Amino acid sequence: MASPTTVDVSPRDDGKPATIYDVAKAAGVSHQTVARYLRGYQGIRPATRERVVAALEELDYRPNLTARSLTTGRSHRIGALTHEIDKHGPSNIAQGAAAAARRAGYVLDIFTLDMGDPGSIRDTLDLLRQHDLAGILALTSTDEMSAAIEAARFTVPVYLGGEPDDTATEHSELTGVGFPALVDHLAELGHSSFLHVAGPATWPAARNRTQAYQEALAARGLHSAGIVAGDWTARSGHDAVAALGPHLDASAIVAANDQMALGAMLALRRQGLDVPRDISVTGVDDIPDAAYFAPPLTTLRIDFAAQGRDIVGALLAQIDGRQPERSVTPHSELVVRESTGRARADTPRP
Amino acid sequence: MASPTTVDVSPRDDGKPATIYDVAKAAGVSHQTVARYLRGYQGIRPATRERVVAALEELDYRPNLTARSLTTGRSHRIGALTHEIDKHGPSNIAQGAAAAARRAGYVLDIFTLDMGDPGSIRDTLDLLRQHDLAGILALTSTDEMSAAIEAARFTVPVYLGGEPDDTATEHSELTGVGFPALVDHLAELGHSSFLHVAGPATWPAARNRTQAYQEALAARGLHSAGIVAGDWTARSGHDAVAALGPHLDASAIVAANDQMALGAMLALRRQGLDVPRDISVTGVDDIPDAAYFAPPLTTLRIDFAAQGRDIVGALLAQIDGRQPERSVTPHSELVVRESTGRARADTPRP
DNA sequence: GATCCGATTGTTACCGGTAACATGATGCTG
DNA sequence: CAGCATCATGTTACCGGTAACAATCGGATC
Repeated sequence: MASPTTVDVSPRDDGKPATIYDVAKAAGVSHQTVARYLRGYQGIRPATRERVVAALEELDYRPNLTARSLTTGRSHRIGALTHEIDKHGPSNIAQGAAAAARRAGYVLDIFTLDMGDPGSIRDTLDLLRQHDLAGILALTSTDEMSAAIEAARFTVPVYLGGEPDDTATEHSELTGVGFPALVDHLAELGHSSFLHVAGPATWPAARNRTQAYQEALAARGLHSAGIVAGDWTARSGHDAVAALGPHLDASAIVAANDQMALGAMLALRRQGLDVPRDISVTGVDDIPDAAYFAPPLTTLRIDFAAQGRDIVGALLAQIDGRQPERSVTPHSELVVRESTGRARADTPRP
Repeated sequence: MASPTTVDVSPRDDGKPATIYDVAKAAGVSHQTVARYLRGYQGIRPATRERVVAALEELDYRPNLTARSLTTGRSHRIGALTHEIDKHGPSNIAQGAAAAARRAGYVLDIFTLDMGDPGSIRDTLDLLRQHDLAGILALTSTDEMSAAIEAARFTVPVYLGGEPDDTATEHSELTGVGFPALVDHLAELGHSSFLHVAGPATWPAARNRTQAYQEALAARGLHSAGIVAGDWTARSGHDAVAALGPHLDASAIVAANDQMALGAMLALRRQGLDVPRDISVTGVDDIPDAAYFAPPLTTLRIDFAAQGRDIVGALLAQIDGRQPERSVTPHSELVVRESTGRARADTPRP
């Protein structure tokens, strides 16, 4: 008879991975004993335990998560609903969320949503329901997405991510810290007339930023020369500013993200204006490239990865029925670079 | 008795979704009849079929994919292994892959890999094995990742994505079309001495690009003034060029991606050099922002989303045991903008 | 050494599908 | 209208875990 710690059974006749039954047979115990060991149950006799451990080792046992979720009724997968995961914000939130989920033993399932095609949206939400997920996460929320999710009436917890919408919550950190600092910075440089290049109005994050901009100005008695809308892309920032042309009547442009700021700067340059000598430009996000724009961009850094973490944390709390920890929405931090400078005494255009 | 097409049963006493058994009971048939209907089996008597359809509708039945995978042994989920999904290439590949997977009825599970921490890698690969996946996809392959996957010996198909490694395959389209076109473009502008800012050598994609650069030059009898390595970031491009300082002896810089080109341009600018008057700069990728850099960047456009699609297509073919369709690796396309110009007759530095 | 009790271990049922086989119903033939 | 092939539907087992309950085992007690 083999020594108790040696269990000589090949991985399995067919190539399939070993189950607890295989392990049980190899160890000469019942499958429940194996299950108990795996569950960390203490009352197993040392000799028995030893055999189980040896069998587990020998067969290279890995639990079958599918079978587990079938019985327990709870999976360890979180559905991440997103579109445009190629964008900086979304992809970084995804990165943070995926990492946080992993730490908690969860996996992120990516469901890309093709906004604009209602049929596709329905299909995707249907798909979400079939994959039994522990929870659902909207990495980036637009109004369409919120509405679609609302309509789907999921039975599992759903968490809409992205920057909090000020209309729904108290002022976010972004509002409370970021824009005021940004506006203060510009005001100190002598600027008093601003143009805001906003994000698409269907994004709560965009509305949030625009509102924060307005409030920060209002609180200081400053003047907004206008708000033009973009769609987050550099192209839209460029075109918005180019369209204004000579009617641009501001000494500083406050874009709602770095890409639009980049586009705006190019448009200004093409109009013969120098940044920051003739006009200052700021962004939001602090994408890695922003520090290397020409000129390097003054911007509000947003910690998207932290946002992703927080969202997952909140969702997991909801899943476990815990009280979600006070969400520590990441502070936004002003990063001053070379795209902002002292306002010109004279107006740039005669 | 209710009309045959009306089945009056509330969704289920508890809040849980209906199963085929619930549907069967409601329709007054066996669960197999329901299963047969769902499978598209034709030999069901119209009257019976009608009752089943009504019950399905009434109970809002959705198949439980978990249960299905447990019995069939095959899931409809693809594990996407990645790190740095926040980067342009990876995130766009992910986007394309997710879309393609969705179309085929699959979902992408994101597993972020924390390279550098061997323990974490092992954990992640373990996790991959537990989630029974139809296949595994490496969205971005570095040598470490390839090695780790190799060592894990998965029982499901694994597909290493990213640009094909020239050492393993015949010359990719990238080699065949992209760099030659780029070099031709520069040569036509009178450039004859080049500096290459390479990506990290542990990435096959980086090696691939560097090799393509070298081959394109060699084929034209042109001179490479040197190769410096970066890590894909703008910072690394900047620092590499800044470190060279006055020793920079090239009339054109060929960076392995747009970010590094951006950084290089800033470094040049800080040395008082004008792009493209004094020196030309090119990138690879054509990230959306590249068209709005100052100056807009001449670059090789890579269709990452298509790469993602192709990778998923190849993986699915492998899963289904089909012969993978001839992978139509996306062509790279030269996009000429303002960062390249005629080489100066005199050397930029006296 | 019989009795009893808790510590260990084993048995059975179930999660929601799929697969294989069994049975009842129908229809055609002679 | 019996006899049998065929169609339609039902039964049972199984996937790999978990949960609840049952049954041993061992040692202490008397």
